Amino acid sequence: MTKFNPELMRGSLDLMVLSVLAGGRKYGYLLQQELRDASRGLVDVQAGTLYPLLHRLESDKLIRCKWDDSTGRRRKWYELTEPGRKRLSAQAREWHEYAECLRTMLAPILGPAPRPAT
Amino acid sequence: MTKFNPELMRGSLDLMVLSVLAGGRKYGYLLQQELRDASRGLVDVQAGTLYPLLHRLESDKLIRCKWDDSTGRRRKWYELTEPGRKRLSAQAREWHEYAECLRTMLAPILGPAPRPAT
DNA sequence: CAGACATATATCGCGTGGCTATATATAGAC
DNA sequence: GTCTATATATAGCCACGCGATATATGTCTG
Repeated sequence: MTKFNPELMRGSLDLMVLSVLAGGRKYGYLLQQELRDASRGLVDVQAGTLYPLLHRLESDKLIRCKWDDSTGRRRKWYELTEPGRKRLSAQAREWHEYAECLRTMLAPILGPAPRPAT
Repeated sequence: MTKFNPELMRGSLDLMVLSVLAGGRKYGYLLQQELRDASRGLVDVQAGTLYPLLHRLESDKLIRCKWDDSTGRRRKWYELTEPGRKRLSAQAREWHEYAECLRTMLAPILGPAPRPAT
């Protein structure tokens, strides 16, 4: 996990994984790369973080998986379940609300919001 | 901690505390209330979370404290140190960058950004 | 062919930090 | 006198990201 303090990610890493999976079925290693690309290299989730996270999401029935050994490369493909889709949208909304809340509180430090057309 | 998933706060709760302290010296109980008010009730940090957090910030020299028993009410007043001020601004910038990053990644889920004038 | 490297998944133990529960003590209200 | 709000503190629990480590295979290079 480069760039950002790992504690910052707690609680939103699963959200990021779900959001990448919303783009279609992926296997872990690919997901790791797409996560890195989608964040322009800022979020580089380690294998020791990602795989246990996927196992958690699976045991929570938010994603499901299927092995595919047919290509020689042993890969475990994950996809969102319906509950997973619901969780993604709920968690995204929660995060957004939290971010807006914090943004407001930090406004004096970050400087007046760059929001409107000014 | 109401409303939000506690894991969401990890890594930004200390940031919120520092930002409230940027508004002047406070004691713990007051800080708790101001944090609740500043977040319109969304962030209600519990005593068992707040006091250990203040102790951590103090041992990291980001805040300093002074007891004041003169009013009958035994109160421990905290204020930002210079390193604390620097940490606040650095951490605020880091959080902002992270939030922008996540916002971008979640854009397809949250719906096209309500940012520009359209 | 041998060795190196990227691909691909898995698990263990560690540290951090928010939570609940609990404890203590005083001021003010009734 | 009792109850509530004020005010601080600590112990133990649990979740989870991390680094380290293990394993196995495809691919490239000399």
